[in-house]
Amino acid sequence: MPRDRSPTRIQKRNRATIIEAALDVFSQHGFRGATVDQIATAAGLSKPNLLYYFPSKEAIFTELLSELLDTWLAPLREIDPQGEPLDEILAYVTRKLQMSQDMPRESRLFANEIVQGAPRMIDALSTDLRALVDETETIFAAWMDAGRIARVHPRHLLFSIWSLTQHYADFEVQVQALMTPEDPFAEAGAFLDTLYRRMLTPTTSPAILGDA
Amino acid sequence: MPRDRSPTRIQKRNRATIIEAALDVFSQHGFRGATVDQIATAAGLSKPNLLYYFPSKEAIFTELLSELLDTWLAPLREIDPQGEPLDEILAYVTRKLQMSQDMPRESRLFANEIVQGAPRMIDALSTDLRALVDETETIFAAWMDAGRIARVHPRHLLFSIWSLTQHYADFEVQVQALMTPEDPFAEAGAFLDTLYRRMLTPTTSPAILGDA
DNA sequence: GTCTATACGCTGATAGAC
DNA sequence: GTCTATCAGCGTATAGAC
Repeated sequence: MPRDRSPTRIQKRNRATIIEAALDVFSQHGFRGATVDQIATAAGLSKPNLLYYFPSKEAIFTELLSELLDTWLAPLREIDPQGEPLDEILAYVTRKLQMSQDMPRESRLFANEIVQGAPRMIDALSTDLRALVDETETIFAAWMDAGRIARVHPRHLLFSIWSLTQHYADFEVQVQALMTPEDPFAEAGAFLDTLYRRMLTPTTSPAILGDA
Repeated sequence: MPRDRSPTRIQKRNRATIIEAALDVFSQHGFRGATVDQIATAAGLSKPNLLYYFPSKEAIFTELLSELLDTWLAPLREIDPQGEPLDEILAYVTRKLQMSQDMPRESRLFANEIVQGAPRMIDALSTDLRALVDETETIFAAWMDAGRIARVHPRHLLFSIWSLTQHYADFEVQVQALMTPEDPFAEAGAFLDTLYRRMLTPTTSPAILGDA
């Protein structure tokens, strides 16, 4: 294994190629459904050659997951507690929908893993993601307490954003099968914007009352 | 194969047992990830004995899918075009959420299949489900035209209901990992009721104006 | 670093005794 | 109807030549 000093250019490039190919294959078939041969073929390598760069199928998957998790959760970290609440949430929804459009394979990779019980992610979920979600919930709750957005269960609000945006990537074939020529993502953007505006626009304004 | 005249009681019972076991295994691992041996063990049968009742793994899966699809889509058929629009939609949301709670394996079975490109379902999606969705869209659109619910993209409204309700079954491990002791389904019910009330309650009342 | 060859367990499916 | 035995093929992974 080329793990001594610093990896050469070729090593870096090959590892990156493999990871890219693995994303393709794992996101389409899940871990058990994917084969090393498929990944090797997609990467333009022979099977033994691929296993020269990664010790096992499991190792490829683990590496892939850990590389993607940060990227995947980045939009959540960008929510600014100091920003205008509705704008922040709508911007987050937009970013998430954009990711579904630009990175559907990543979305489906996580979807596959979680639907099947997340055996290789449950730790990350319970620690890293859990902490991030707790923070976000605090932000949402503070905005609601201040009356700047309408009150709903903050954690389920977050779940709803994930669910609604990732749906267009994870269930893409279904969406495509049920929509004639239209562009699902453009329509979804408008739909979700309306949805969250109507759900979150405060009906009364305790914040203004409090400020007065 | 016991397919001559009418199946005996034992045959019926065994086939039912196999289908039940197959639901367990397929919903957890997907088609490729599941093994005949796992299904046989779960059904309390030997592998050859299981293959006496079904000719192949593929046949079990196909049978399972076709048995479930009707059940799964039943709530959608229950929407009454003559009913009170908001009530009908809220009742549909409730039924779908209840199904996620009572039949999470069925939900995950479909989720697995669709995320992986629905190779064994794409026909049903494009024909049966497509027709049903077109009907439902017509109903929703009529309600909006009459001003009895607020206007949103009717097809995406339906997608949103599927997405939000099935999320609690399909991503159950994630939801569990991110919620301490609470009952997700009870909270989700209240959350979704609020969401759809706020999104769909008409702000102006063209229907009343029209009636006057 | 990359290849051919291969070990070897697992998987879907069948044969044939009972 | 159910079992044991078995097969061919696929799957992960390794050995060793180049």
